Amino acid sequence: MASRITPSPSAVPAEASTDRRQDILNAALACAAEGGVDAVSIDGVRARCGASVGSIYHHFGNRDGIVAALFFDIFHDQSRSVQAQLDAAQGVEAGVQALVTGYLDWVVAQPERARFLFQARGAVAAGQRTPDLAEAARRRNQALVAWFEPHRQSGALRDLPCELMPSLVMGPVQSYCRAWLSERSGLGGGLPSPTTYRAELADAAWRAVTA
Amino acid sequence: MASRITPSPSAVPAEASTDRRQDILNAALACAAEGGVDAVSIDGVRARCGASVGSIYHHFGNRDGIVAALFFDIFHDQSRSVQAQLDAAQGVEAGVQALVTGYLDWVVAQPERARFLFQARGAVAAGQRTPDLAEAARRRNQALVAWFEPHRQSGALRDLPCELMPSLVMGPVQSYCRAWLSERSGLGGGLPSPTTYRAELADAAWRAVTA
Amino acid sequence: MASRITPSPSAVPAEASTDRRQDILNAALACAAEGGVDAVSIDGVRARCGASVGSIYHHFGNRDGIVAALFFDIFHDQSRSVQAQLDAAQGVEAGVQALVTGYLDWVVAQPERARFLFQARGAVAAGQRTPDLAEAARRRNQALVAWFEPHRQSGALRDLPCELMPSLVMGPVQSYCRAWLSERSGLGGGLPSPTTYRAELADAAWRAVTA
Amino acid sequence: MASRITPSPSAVPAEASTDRRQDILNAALACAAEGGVDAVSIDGVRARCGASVGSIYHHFGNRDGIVAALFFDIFHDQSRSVQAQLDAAQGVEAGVQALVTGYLDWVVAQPERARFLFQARGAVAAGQRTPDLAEAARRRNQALVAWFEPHRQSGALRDLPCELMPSLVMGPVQSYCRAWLSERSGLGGGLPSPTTYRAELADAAWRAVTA
DNA sequence: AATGAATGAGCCTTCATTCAT
DNA sequence: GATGAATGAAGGCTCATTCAT
Repeated sequence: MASRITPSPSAVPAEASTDRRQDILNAALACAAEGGVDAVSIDGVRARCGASVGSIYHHFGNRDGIVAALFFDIFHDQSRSVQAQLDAAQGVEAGVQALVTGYLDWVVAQPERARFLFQARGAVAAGQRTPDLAEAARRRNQALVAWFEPHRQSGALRDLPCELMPSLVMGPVQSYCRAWLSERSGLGGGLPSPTTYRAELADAAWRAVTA
Repeated sequence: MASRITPSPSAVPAEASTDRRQDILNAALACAAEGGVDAVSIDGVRARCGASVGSIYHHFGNRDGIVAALFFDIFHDQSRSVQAQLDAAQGVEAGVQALVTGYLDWVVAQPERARFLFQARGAVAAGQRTPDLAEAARRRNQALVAWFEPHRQSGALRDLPCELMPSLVMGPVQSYCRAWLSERSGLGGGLPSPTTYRAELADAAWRAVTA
Repeated sequence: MASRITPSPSAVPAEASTDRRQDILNAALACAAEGGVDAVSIDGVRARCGASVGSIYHHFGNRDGIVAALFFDIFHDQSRSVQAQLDAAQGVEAGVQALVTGYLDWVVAQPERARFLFQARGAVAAGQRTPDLAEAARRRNQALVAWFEPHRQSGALRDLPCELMPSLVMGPVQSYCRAWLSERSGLGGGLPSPTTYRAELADAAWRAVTA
Repeated sequence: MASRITPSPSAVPAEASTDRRQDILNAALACAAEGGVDAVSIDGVRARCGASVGSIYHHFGNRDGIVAALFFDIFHDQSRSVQAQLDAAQGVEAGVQALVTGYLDWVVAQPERARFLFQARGAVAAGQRTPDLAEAARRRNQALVAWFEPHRQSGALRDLPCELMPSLVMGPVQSYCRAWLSERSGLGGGLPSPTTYRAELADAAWRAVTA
């Protein structure tokens, strides 16, 4: 991709393979971006990052191990990002909207990672790390519910079952982002960027839960 | 695909052929239910329904042909089912809610087919029948928009961009159903049936679009 | 090995690949003769007999399937051969000696197959066809015991437990043949052919069981 | 293999090193007991005994080095054990029988090691230490022949070729022990312990060689 | 319409071995 | 003496697909 003409050994000293593990994950993401999760093959990864087959197995155990590791990395990055937005928000309405816009902004900023999250979830859920995924999802959900709880008790929010919360608040924005990401890969045309409807989607979340 | 020299279409009883075709599709669905869309292999299907490799190719041309045929069968069945609910609804609010409950009831009635729809969409979109899928999605969407249009002009609905409509109306229910279907396969516990929140989800759709 | 200069299509018309299954087994035996059972690899077999990977799997399911099939083929061939000698023998002493010489002659006549039988037994016993092996061994053993029984009751043979019979009668000849086959592969020198001690080994069997 | 610059052999406590080496051999035996000699892999051993890959190579040079070292350890242990029984025996008949019972008792006392000896012989014979094995086998054999010689000359034993001796004397007991060890791994049922037929097997050896 | 043998690319994985620290 | 990351050859297996019958 970036063909370096002047090696200049002092300029890029250890950047290339400081972290083999990270190199491999980056290569895996590149594979997935090009051909979907199924396109993450040992040989494809190897060809992209220069690691040997054995090295990949040394770090990740097997093919699914790569996909799962990448999935959790991205999943946690996303959670952190949204949580940061939520923490910065003032008031109930701003908080609910921050959940939506924080998510939306993250997706728009790194569409490839977002697409991977959608695509790989099924594979990870079906694999050996099912419990890890369940735990991660539970934690994220609980953080959300914990944030909602006081506002519900204060009467600012409707009295809705907590299992429903994620779908009501995040359903529309996820639905739109998913559709946008799907079209983006195939062709250039289609749906406008989620940013276009940033306000509308945030508003929809608020309408769904406001008392 | 196979050029027949003696067509004589009237001589052949259509029944037998139809059964074989349906057997194959049923077997494909069973494979997918057990191991995801990727688990739909020629040999897996063959083992389940007793058809020969050649027979499968005769009917569907290639592997993706099976997945696509099954996908469109289910897709249309779902569309028909939701449309019937919508047609039966009286008034704007009932109509919006019928979209949600029609979808929800269909999912609950045939969870395996619903799960297949979620799983296979990506594969079909990436395959040779991309245009067919685009056309089918366009038609379904247009029917929905056409239904909304008069009510929007009458002021009963908010003036929202039509690209946003599907996500606002169907986003929450799809989100919840998807989560429910995911958990159903792995474990016994987890999310309550969508039926439990039928009213809430229908209500959420109405809140999202009411003026 | 044998380079044919004149193809002469009429001379060897269908010999080459009339029976793919047999071709594959022959190739497998050749692999084993060269490098032991472990040297029976899909690719090695493929290279020797010209069959495709898929074809091999079509016939034998997996690598162990080839080894097992070859093992049972040879095992039964050996049993048949020894049994024929036994049937032809007149009297008790001649019968006991026929068991030994029948075995010995078979080994000397086809040392590669005999060596394969020794080498592969462990793998077959450890594999999926354990029950088949147990059954085959049981049958062979029972045939032997059934032959001995009347002579034991007539007092011509010692009253020995039937589990011991195979080891007492066949132990020495098997031990010698095994040692001979082991040396044969590595070097040229070493043990004389079992034929050299044909009489002595037959006599040893008779001494072990005679009253 | 590893050139040491500062040997100082007196400074290093030999105990630690010995333990490590023994740990590795024990782990190798455990691997073999579970899945045959082929299952003795560097990584398998490492996982069982906690030694690092490098440490294993330091002690044994390469994979075959482990198998060979273990083989010779066991081989010599067995030889020593049988020899001790032979030395303790009084007279010709007792001596011949001691060879059989010494062997039999050793096998029954350590079946896993005995099984390893059967399984690994081929691999060791085919490896780099072929001459060591040949030498060890020659020595053992010669000791046996040397013991027999005077008794043969005194007319107590038959005048048999010395290549035949091992098979005549040890064939039956080895045959039975081998069969017993094979069954032991797979199932619980099957052949009675060799101890059951201790007397019969010893007697068979005597019958085979007595004048 | 149906059958099933044959094909070969492509994938995952294991394994012995090396080497810098 | 010990450690563990890295290497790459080699092997097993799956799978979509073709084709003669």
